[in-house]
Amino acid sequence: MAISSVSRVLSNHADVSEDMRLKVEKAVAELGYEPDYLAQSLRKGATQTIGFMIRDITNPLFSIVAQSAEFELHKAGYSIILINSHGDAETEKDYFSLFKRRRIDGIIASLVSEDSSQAKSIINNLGIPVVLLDREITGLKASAVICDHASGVKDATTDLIKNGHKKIAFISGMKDLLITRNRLKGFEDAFAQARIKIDPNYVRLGSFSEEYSYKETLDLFANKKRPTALITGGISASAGALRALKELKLKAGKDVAFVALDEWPMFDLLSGDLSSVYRDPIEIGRESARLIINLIDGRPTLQAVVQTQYRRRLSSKRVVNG
Amino acid sequence: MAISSVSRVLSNHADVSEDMRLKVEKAVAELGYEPDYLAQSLRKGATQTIGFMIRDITNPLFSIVAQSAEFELHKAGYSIILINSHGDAETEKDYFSLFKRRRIDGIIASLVSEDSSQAKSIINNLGIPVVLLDREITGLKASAVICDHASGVKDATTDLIKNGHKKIAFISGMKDLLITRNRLKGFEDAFAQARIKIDPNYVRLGSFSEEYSYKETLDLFANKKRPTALITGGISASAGALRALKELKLKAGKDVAFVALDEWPMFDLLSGDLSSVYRDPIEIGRESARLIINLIDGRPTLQAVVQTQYRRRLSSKRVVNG
DNA sequence: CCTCTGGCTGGAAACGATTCCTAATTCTAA
DNA sequence: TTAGAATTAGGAATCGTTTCCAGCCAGAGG
Repeated sequence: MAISSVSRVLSNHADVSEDMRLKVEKAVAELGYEPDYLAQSLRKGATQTIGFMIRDITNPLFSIVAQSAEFELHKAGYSIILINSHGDAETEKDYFSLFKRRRIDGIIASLVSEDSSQAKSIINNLGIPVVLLDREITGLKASAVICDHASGVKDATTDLIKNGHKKIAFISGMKDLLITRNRLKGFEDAFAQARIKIDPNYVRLGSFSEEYSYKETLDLFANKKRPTALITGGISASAGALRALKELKLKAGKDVAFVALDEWPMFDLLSGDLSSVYRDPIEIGRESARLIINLIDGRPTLQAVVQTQYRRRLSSKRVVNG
Repeated sequence: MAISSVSRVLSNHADVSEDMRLKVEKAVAELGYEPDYLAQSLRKGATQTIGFMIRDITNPLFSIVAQSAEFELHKAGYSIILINSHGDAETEKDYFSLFKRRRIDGIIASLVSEDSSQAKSIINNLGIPVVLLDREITGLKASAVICDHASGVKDATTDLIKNGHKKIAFISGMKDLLITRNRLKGFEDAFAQARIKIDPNYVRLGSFSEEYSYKETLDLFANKKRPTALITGGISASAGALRALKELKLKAGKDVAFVALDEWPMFDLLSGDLSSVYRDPIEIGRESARLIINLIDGRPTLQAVVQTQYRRRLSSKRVVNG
């Protein structure tokens, strides 16, 4: 019984006699033999491993995305290597080359920035299939899962306007990210449709961090022309704004209308019955898994769109006096 | 220039002349050569990879633990493979053998159950170093990070008693887990010290799930002898209880005293200024990384203890009338 | 009875590194 | 000058698998 015969039996190769199959299967069962992944990978050139790179697994949305992707990829025989870029472009770069050295079969990544030409050239020279989460980079051979933020934000903003709000503040991350541009587009579309001009002072696009949102919220309400409604983009930003409001003794959904973009666990337990623009993280994970498997199998790059949904609750209903 | 010389230069072997070193370094720089991890692993017998297995990366506490462990392990040259057991013992078993086939160097795991003899024999026959999170299994050659739940829970319970509470309900997971036994111990110690008997009807130890806690809370308050205080073990359990209270139109921290065991992001934004027993997930991650590296380096098994801390806030202060 | 075909099997090369061993070169000392 | 030691380079084995290739044996057909 040669090693090669064992290999043929275990990989269901055609050229194996029934005799040999039984003999090998018996021996395998007795010895509890299992082929070594490492040696298989080296020989086959595929590691059955996917790199999953995000800023921060601590973000509840992304932890669900990661779990969902892991679940789907496991079914297809892949394991995932998890890596946090901590929002740092240098770290991100190092991790890409780590992935390459580890001969990862594919990468699912939420990039730190979109307009970095460095990131672009790294990915293009990587020779590994890549799926981007909520990012759009022109001239990049990569698939992407894109969320239709514009539509949900437009619905939310329109509803706020309908409820009498004109002074609506909008806090989100940097404008060089698709997600921010898409959200802003929904915001602007709603205003355009209502034929109202946006006061640029109410639009604060600087960072997704909690600190940024916290400070901007304090600043907005230190002003004479206080907004009557607040839209915050992302979980950290929402947290920062809610903390600031709490400090100002203003109740979100009572003293100020409020819409959070993205929900998080126990969102419904917060006081004020908060409205949100929701997207399903499980779907995002599932789609990213599907896209990366597609690429590994040699099929062309694709974009998958995940819908967002405005969830209207009490916090957007309040009508302003002034 | 032979392959072996290149290898010697890159691994800083002693028997290399200055000439050769320069020659190789030049060539390496020109070609951008980086040794293949896969081939290195096969030859060296070490993959520089750690398996991280938990029920659910979606649990905010564990996502922080995972991030912290990843951060520390990366500094030591390890990558982590993340896996969710979904609380299922069969899945857990399969994943252990997956880890073995992948020749993982070490495993950090939060096991589904402690008294499964199956899990014990699997781990003992694995031949891979293991660090357990908050689990204690006798006769197992594994290190562990143990949290001192008893001390924090005792402080919390004592404080509740001091504030006049006697009818304190306690909801947590199954008793076959160390974490539950430790918490219960703190609870019982406090009562013993105050010379009060515990009404067993108030102690509900069945599952960490949100549903369980939700139902038990409803049941506790359907009863005539309603508890005046509630201690809930774990994030899901706390969520379930808070949902039930909300449904009953009872305010945690106002109508019922409340202490959550473990905090989660935006805990402070919930209404009621909730008390908690806190443990630092970053420390848990750091310690688990340290212990697994210790084991891989051949040092003996260890137990690391992480302290818990009672954080007294308004929700435990309310004094009962009846 | 011989040859050709086709199914199976075992040996060997390959994947890309590390590491041991041998041999060549240089250097030291007698 | 030459033997012996020290230094260092290259070849080969190895890790555990897959896969190619050559060859064996049996059965079929002439």
